[in-house]
Amino acid sequence: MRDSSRARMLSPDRLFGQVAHKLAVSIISGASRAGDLLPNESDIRGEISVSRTAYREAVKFLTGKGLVEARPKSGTRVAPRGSWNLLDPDVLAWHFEADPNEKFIRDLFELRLFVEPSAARLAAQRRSEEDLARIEAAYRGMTVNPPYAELTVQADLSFHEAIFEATRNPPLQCLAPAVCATIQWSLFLKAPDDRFFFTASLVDHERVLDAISQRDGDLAAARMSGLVIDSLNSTLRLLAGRASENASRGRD
Amino acid sequence: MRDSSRARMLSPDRLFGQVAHKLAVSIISGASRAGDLLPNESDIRGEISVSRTAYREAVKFLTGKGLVEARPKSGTRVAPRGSWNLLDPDVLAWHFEADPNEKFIRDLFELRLFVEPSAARLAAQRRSEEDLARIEAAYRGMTVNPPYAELTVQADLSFHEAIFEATRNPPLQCLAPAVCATIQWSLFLKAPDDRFFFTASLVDHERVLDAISQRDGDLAAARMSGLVIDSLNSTLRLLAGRASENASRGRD
DNA sequence: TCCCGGATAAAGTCATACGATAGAAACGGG
DNA sequence: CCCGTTTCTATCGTATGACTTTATCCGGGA
Repeated sequence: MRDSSRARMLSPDRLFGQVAHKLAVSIISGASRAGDLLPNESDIRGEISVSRTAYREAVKFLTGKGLVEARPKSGTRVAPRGSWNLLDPDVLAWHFEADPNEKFIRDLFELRLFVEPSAARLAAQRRSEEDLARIEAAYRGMTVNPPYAELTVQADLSFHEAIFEATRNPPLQCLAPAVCATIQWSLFLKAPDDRFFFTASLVDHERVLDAISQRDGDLAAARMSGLVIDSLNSTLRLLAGRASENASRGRD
Repeated sequence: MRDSSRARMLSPDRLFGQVAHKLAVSIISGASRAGDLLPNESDIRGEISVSRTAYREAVKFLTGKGLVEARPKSGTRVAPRGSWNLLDPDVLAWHFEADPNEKFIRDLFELRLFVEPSAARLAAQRRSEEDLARIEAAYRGMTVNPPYAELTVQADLSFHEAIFEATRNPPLQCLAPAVCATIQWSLFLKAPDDRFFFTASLVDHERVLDAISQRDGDLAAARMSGLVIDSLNSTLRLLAGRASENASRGRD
């Protein structure tokens, strides 16, 4: 799941990072609910063998993302879901790892559907030649590698990321990680032999690229809408398949 | 600028919080550029009288928001703008405080324009009676208080926040702080005697409320677009006024 | 019953120490 | 004189113990 240089995310080699990761997954997965939780800082040494320093730094890290709130005397509590920063790249990654529930995927796709077409429109209007070259290179990366291969996924992500970069709107670009996470998630779900949707998706991408290349904003937006909707439908189909599969397994 | 219970943000009474705030403002304002910066952890005691612990926790906090990256042995550097999490509530607040430049405001308005109409559509489709009551109460709060008064601003923010809550889409709701920050910013710029736009804005809000009340998604989206565009235009006018004002002051 | 104040527990802060290593400086061979 | 190797130092990461601050809880007094 960890990807190359796309987002730096949390460094897993630092001790505080491992602690933060562990706590985050526990929180997001629902194992720790919005309540008192989080063992106090004296006990922590017994629970996991880590110094108070590292533990506190992990807590500060998570505090910054709204996952926990620490108050003197009362303890460090898991924050209510409403205050989590769900668009933070780390939080998204942890979600991806801990809690792959359908509602969340649908919500993220909904967000994509609102944001990506507009982003594509801006990209078509504002792209430089370098932007276009990057988008095109990413598209080619999707065509030359086998479906659902690691490199193909990376190219897919690069495609969407490059479009966001071409918008020249930094706040908007901050949504790119959310979009990429959604894509990764949906690709991860797909059966690797699902060729039909892959081909369709390739066509969708090419059409978007074409519109951006023509600097036709409205067309780019419309085609991006189509792309996202196709991706959503195929993902929902997969989820439905999984659900019935699990149900039938459950009956066994 | 600190507002009641809307977002908890960073607690300013903790020492590490003050340090984080100081560093963040320095980074975002551009006083520290993306380079080595950040005085090393031993010197910090001379610069500001604070222990290494507090300083390190502040750095961890900022690391989580992508503002700095600490690499072992090589130093703690200011991260490139591209990796900042500009949609984080704290980062937005710091921006508001440190770097009120026009481009950023325009970018945020652009984002609003993409997101808020869609949010209004969802709100119209999914709102419960309680949601509607909250939105309506917020609207009334805008009418009963004097223009641009603190309570009026709060009511305005509540109006938009309540719409996001009614979407029942948590990731989307995470954009509410960004929208609120934009609104606060634009209201902050306005001259308090700017009655014309205030009245127009009130009408815009009422029309959105009406559409949501009717559960008419398309209408709500269209009217929200109108609201955002009006707000953008009036803000740009203000900015232009300021610019020429400053220019004429500069000539004196 | 209500209010006030002290006891208390937990987070916050500080000082110190040691380990690991990236990067620079010094060194030596070609 | 240049370049690769070695050494050295600066700086972050982690650990530990002590002390401070803050807020909760509880009991006593009005």
